[in-house]
Amino acid sequence: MALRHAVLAALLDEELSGYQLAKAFDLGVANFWHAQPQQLYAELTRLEKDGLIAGREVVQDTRPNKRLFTVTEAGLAELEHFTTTAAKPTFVRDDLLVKVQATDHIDTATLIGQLTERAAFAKAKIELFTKLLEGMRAGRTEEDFLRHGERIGPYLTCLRGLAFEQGNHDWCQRTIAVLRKRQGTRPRR
Amino acid sequence: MALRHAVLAALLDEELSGYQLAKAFDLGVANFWHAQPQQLYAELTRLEKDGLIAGREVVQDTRPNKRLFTVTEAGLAELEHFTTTAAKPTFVRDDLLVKVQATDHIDTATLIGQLTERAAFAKAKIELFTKLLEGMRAGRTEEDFLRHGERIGPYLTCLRGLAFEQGNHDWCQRTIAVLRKRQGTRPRR
DNA sequence: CGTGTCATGTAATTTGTTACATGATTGA
DNA sequence: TCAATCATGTAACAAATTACATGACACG
Repeated sequence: MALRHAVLAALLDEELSGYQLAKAFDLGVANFWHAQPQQLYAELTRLEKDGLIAGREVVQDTRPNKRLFTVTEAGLAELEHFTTTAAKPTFVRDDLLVKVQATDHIDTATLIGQLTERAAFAKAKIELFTKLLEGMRAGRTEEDFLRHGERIGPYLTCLRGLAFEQGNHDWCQRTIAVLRKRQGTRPRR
Repeated sequence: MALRHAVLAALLDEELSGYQLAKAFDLGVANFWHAQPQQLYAELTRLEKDGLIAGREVVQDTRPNKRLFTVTEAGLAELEHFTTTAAKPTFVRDDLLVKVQATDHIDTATLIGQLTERAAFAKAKIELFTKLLEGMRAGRTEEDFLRHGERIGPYLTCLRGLAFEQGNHDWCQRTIAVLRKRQGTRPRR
């Protein structure tokens, strides 16, 4: 039941609709958690039923109506309680890594293609995160912002996201280079 | 159905028992995938039924008997096919990041405690991976090993694991420092 | 004499993914 | 006019976690 807490944490900053939350959790702008829209709509229903968030209907004439959610007192208490429980380590589950593990036994060209794709994906994220961080700093230096800023949670998690994608990018590039060099010297299979 | 391929990739190097696989996948020595023992035993049964791996019984007198598994021709073909399908991007799901996202609203001391724990965990993994890499290189330089080594898949995925844990460690330390500095200047809540 | 390792599972439950469904509006 | 965006769901299925179960040997 960690999705609940991720949703609560996301709603701390602003009132959001299921749709807005879904975008953030799906495209990975929410660096702390990933989830599909369907999961979020379901979780929002449960959270509201349990009184941890409160929704209010916003009637729109040009767009379909939507419901904006806010964390309640009980929701905040729940989050606080969650924080006191031990955090379990994160574990990797990555298709691409499985494929790289299997290199020497599989086609190198295909692998290089996928590594290139992943590197491009990482680069796009790096640029996005860099801009997001810049926006949050709003002119201040990082040092200043982190010391005196009102709300630094999202900034800190975004920093982790940035470093993660930089790690991805670097590793992909390095791996591509290694595989290319071998292609010449050692014929595969 | 990606666990299948992770298991196949792990069995490429050596014949392993369910128990040995479980240890690798559970404690995260298998940097490409994580899974619990129960999942692995179930998957091994399915893989054998589908003819992608072959098991052989090893009778032991001092220890319970065990089954060692090898990848079959069909298994290798399956892996090869898997490699040609597009790899989906990995997504983060991390309790600790959820908690950091919620900082400014929750108790800082507890958070610092958990970040410290995570940093120590990361450091232990860094040391483990560093040694594993050293072992695989077996005296050669990294450049030399990666160019001429027989089997570099596990080395490459281990490199990613190492970088990941270094990222974790650095970020935890930085976050701890930031939170500590604020504790003095801005009283919480 | 208790704790940890070796060794393998079954069953119940919780999460997460994929497929399907609807319908208006905005921009290319 | 075609695709994308806004907006919310339901239902079926696959994957992962948690709990439960067994039993011998090794180490301190």
